[in-house]
Amino acid sequence: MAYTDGYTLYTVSVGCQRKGGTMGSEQTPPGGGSSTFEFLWREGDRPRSSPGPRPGLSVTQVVVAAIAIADADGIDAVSMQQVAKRLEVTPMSLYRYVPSKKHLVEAMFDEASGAPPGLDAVPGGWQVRVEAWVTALWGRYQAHPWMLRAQVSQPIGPNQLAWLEALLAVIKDIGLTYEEMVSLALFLTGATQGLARISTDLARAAGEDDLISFGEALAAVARPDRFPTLSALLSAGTFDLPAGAAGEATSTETDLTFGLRQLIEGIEAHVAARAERG
Amino acid sequence: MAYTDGYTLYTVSVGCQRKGGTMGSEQTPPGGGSSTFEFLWREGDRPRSSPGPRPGLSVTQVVVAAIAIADADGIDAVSMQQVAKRLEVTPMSLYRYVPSKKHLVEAMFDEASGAPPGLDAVPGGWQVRVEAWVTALWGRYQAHPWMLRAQVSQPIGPNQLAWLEALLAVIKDIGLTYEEMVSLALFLTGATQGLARISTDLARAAGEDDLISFGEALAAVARPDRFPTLSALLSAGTFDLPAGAAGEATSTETDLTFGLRQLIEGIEAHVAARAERG
DNA sequence: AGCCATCAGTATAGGCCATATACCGTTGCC
DNA sequence: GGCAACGGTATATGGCCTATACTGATGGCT
Repeated sequence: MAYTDGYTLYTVSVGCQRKGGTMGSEQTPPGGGSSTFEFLWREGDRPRSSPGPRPGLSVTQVVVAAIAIADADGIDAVSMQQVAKRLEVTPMSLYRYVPSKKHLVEAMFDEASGAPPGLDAVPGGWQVRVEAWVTALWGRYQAHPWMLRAQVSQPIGPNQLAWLEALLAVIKDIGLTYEEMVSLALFLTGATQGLARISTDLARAAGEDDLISFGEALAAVARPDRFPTLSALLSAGTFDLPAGAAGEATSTETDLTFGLRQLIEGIEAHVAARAERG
Repeated sequence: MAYTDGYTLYTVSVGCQRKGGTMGSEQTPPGGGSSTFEFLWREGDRPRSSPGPRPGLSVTQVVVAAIAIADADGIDAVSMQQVAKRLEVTPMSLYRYVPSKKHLVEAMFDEASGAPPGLDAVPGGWQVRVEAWVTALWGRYQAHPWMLRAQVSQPIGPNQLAWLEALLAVIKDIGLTYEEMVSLALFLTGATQGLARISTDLARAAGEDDLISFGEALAAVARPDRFPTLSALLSAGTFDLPAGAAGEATSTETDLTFGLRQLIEGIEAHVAARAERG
């Protein structure tokens, strides 16, 4: 592996990009120079020493502008035209920085993921750190709900791999096999993401007037003969929200931590039983 | 609640729909007659007794055609034009059956969800049934991977509520509070969905030539100093796939059942401890 | 029997969208 | 100073969703 040493998380990158980039091995992966992978791992500031005018923007600026739009108006509002308008350039000029909109969205996702939390400083055992990791990831999704709707083919960006690494480091020495570590990491990632998605969906429905809330919908159709358990829960007020739209996020977070704690307990029992057997 | 008695899961519906539908209470929910909720719960066959030509299609036919396209070419290939082409009508005629594309997608999701599995016949305790439920849901997502990419605002369709009911019925009497039951149900739904999404993403990457596989990507950038744990796993061959592209789905399913079993074990301990305390 | 409101399907058009292509003008190196 | 590289733009193509206006068929009513 002979990539250049000077790559950076593009969180701090400032320079522009070349068509093929210069990182990576000589034999480019199938798909050629515009693969998402290469784009996400492009090098940061490239010392300019070529003819032509100086670029007026940077990849990061484009990505950040797109994220701002997505934060404000959702992922569907992110179009090349809108991003260009925000940066006060023509739509086509964006293609000097981003190979395609698909690449832009993937870069948005990785950028919005940010750096994982530092878990070494967290006091307590691995259980606490795992929970801290999950909570931090949950926080990212709450800050950028569009991430849960964005079409990202694979988690292979620098930040995403850093998150994975951070979690694996926490559960490295708790008594799991390598395969189990990967299983657990993927499970936690998937569970957090899945539940965050449900959470934001519910919150949006509770917030927007033209959408019916889950409780209302349930009340309209949950007849005891057809949905007995749901009806029982409904009658008991289990779906009544604590306080307005904001309550949705916190209540779903409760669901997440509940499941997480049970999961952790199960893992503890699992590794304890294994240690006992030898 | 005075909805008509004759509503059916539109899986078996055949008739056409009116603008406002006739189900539901008199006071329509906020958003008016074209809310997703009302559309999903529209009644089935409506006995025609009005002037005008007979409809040549049905809502179900439109939804099924759209699903066929999504199954074959992904959710992005589903456009009003493509669906119309498949049904040999003009694009605009679809709007006689479906209020908008958004409604169509929601209907696709519920239709593709299908009826939940019958879990009463499953031998064994609630643990086995929960696992059967999760596996069945997993199977749906594998059969229709586009479901994980579709923009569905809320799980309030007939089939989706039936799935939820089925799960709740299984965990109804195992010793959880109502709140915990909901937490567990949402957690399981979210985890299955989230992991299925990761699974299909990985499988697609492994299958398509223009995408780099996760293992390849990792090998390209996972330097020991920056990603020590990932590097260790990589060296140990943990990311090597068992057999080709199909192996991805099964290996991710292993991740799911691993997490699920730990979760169930934790729940068992949880309710056992509570029963002991009284 | 004949009117007519109703409704299925169509045709057209407007306003978005991503992006291929061709072009202009600027820049730094030789 | 020439020239190749490069940033930014203008234009155009083909796709998308859907509002609007229309045609023609239908069945209940008088």
